[in-house]
Amino acid sequence: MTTPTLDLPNAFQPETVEAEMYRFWESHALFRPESQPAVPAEKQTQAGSNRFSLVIPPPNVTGTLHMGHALDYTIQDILTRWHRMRGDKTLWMPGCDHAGIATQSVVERALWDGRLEGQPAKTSRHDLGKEAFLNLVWQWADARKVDIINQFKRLGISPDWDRLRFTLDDGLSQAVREAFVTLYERGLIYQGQRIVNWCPQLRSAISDVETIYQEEDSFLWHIAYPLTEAVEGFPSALTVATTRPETMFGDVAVAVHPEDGRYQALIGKTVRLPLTDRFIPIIADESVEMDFGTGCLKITPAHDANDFEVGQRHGLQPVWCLDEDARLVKDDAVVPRSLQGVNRFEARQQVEALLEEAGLLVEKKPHTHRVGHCQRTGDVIEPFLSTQWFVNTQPLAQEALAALERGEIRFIPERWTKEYLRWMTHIQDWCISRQLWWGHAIPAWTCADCGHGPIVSRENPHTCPVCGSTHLQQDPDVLDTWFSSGLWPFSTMGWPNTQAPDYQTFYEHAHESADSPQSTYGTDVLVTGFDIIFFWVARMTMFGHAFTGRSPFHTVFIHGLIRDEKGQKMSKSKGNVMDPVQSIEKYGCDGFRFALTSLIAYGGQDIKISDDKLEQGKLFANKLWNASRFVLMNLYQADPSALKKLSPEAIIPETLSLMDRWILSRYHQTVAEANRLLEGFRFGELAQTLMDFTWNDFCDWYVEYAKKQLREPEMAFNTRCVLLTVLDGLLRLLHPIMPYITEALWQKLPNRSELSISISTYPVANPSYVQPELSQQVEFAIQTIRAIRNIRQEYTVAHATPVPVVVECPDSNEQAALREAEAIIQHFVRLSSLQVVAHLEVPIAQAGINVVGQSRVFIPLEGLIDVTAERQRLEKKQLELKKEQQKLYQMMDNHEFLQQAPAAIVEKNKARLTEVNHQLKGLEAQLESLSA
RNA sequence: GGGCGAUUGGCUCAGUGGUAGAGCACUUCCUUCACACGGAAGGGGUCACAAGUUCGAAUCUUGUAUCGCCCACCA
Repeated sequence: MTTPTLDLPNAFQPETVEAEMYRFWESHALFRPESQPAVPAEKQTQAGSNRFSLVIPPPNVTGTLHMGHALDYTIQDILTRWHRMRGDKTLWMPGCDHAGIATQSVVERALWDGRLEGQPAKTSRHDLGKEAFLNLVWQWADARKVDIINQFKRLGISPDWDRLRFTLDDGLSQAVREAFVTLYERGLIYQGQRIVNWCPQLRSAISDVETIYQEEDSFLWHIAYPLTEAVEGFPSALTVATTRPETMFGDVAVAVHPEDGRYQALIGKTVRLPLTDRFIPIIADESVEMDFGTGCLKITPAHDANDFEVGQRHGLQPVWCLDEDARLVKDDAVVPRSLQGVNRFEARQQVEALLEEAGLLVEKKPHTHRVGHCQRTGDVIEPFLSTQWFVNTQPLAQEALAALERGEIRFIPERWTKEYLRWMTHIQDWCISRQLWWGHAIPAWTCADCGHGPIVSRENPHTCPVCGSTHLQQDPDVLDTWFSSGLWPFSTMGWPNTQAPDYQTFYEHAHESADSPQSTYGTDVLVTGFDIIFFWVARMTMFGHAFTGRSPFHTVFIHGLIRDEKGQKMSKSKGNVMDPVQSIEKYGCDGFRFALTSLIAYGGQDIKISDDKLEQGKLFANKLWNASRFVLMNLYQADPSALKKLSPEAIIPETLSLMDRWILSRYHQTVAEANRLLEGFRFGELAQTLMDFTWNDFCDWYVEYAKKQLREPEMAFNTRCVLLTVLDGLLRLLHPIMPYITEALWQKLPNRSELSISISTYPVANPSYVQPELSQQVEFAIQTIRAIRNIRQEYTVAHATPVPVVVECPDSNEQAALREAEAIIQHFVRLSSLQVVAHLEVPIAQAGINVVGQSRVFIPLEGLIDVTAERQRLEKKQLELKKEQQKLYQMMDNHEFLQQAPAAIVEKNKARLTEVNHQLKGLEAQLESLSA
């Protein structure tokens, strides 16, 4: 540590500290759990467990940083930094998602528009071929990943970047394969012909949750299907009502309700399909609503989910009249020649015209109904009969639901539990195959010679087990991108290798609290928006139980969506998108983060963000800066020898003024309050509480009063100590929300009694391990130094560089400490033959956050309380309790109640009575002490 | 058709049984040595409506109204 200097400008300039502090943290490898020093027992919190882990919701590689990310990651960073400061071994796992559909379409478009280097415009992926195209996508994705991470770093967040994962990494791909094969072996993955949501633009199936339904105005066409024989008492044609006349060529029957009196005599007869010379039967099926339309339903099994089921019940072969591009098929047996190849929207008009011409269009009525759209492309979804891979989700959902019932997972706010429960209870099978190129290949093969298949295997098969042929063809499809996301909490930790260090340390034993020695969950918290509960959270819980036998996290914190100041969703088309990077540049990262945090309401309401709010965050950062500047300036006015003596422990309790006692008392209250709010995920209130204390109590009252006290020679010392104490704690309290400014200011505080040296060895060994030789060298060096120098504190070398070492610093003498540090570094260099970069500052994060009870000063409250008001308050409380006491006594005397009420209720009342009596005694004592 | 959420000062919103809160805006005053990106003082709300529970309700219960969101195979 160098002597702090006070070149503080009179307004906070975020840009001067942000980049520097981020480098400082990274050079200390502060985000790596391995470099975290063990926190001394007396600094550990009672509530704190010794592990904390969470995984980042991986952003799409296609994405750019938006406000939603900023909010989501700020919350996670607050939690991460808070736990780290409490001494928990903390891992925040970062990563990116390959985002199958999104990425492929973006690159495809860029390729077509000629925006990819070395590629001419108007090139399609088919022109390039699969391999060349995928190479392009990889190049593009790798470049994007770097961009995204650099953007995220602007948020000041602290995940362990060395562990960065990608859903298409080898390890994660292996996890995907293991998961797929395991589910297949358990009979929970199957291939089948089903109606899927088909996006013609993508030429791929998508899942139910990727289909967005919107109400649209359309028509109900009433079409006459002529009967092939005259039936007495009936007109010569049956009128069906449909919203999709263009699919009529796929009709295989007309259905009526079996109990519909109007059509009884017609069941089993035949009608001619208009515009064709095909004949289809009239069948009876209970799924037909008699009241809707004409009560006659055309059955199109290949293009409607309900019709498909009807067709199955009646053994009807489906007829496809639309192809993969949603154009009428070129098949004379199905579609009249003039309509072949016409797309579905034009076909609708042409069919209508033809029907009208033929006199078969009975009526065209306006009608609103829900139309599915592709979440990604916006194209109208075509229900389409096709062979795809599915996950049988019900058994998986049941396990997850059982865990929910056992209380192994909770949602905050709680109301989302119901949403999750409802969805999981009515869950449909999940279509996981996509007709794309970019993604995880499906590990299923078919024999090209004998047609045997599918062969599903962990290892690539070479011969057909039936005919011995070596001509095996892998399924051309890839998996839904959410399949790999669903494994994220444990695939990132090394699963399926359950012996992987991260899996052991941060997944399987994530929470070793006293009350749950047998942990039943993996990581601790998941933070996300409600919009992906079904896409992601539900899949993670199902997969978590299926593969690891535990909930992937015990708490799901759901936050609201970010909206603009008018409450509208931010979207490019509306032009109301706010760029977080721009906001950070304008208001400073700390101000920005503080503003965001202060807007998070506990109920998970949507968040309306505006420049006005961000401006407030900036003002607060500036206020904090200036308050600190005042304190520091006054501390450094003390002569150098006195400066060294300033510390919380040096406070002389006997001579504290009332104002000193008051601010210390308020400070301790605030610390307790802040920890309580953090435990309860009450971020908005946390920000409010801290701002209130900083601004109203500390700045407006104490600092103003301190000016006077500093002029009194006998009060100056205590005042300086109190200023230092409160500022020190305040900075630590605010650090999780405002990391940069607090770190920068904290570094300027005088008199850190111990000095931490973080020794980074370069080149840093890649990701999560150290080369054995390197590790041995470090170990050797440390051991040796340890033998001759006074090094305190645990250090870890097994899994990481750098190595944190703490040096005892005699007499708080900085110069001595500095010399000691230099000596150690020199030893280290000599002994390990490694290049060493040493940093001599201690990061605020390692200072701990729980400062309650640290002060030796007892802060009595007398003299500051308005005695009369307090007495009134206590008396009121006493009255209330006495009333309750009376009620309870009456209950206890009531024989009917005692006999008839459930035992639990009686017990509860008894317990309450004991507590009330206890409280009353306490109140009496308080009242007495007030009188005295 | 079901379910969920919201309704608090001019604006944006906190607050879940104990005397209505914050920021912005507004009024008046103050450039005094941390900060004018500041300070001091002040005005402004029968907490959507109705009924109920309670000694006491913004807060709990029921109903109503308005707005928003989610889910559902009436073609």
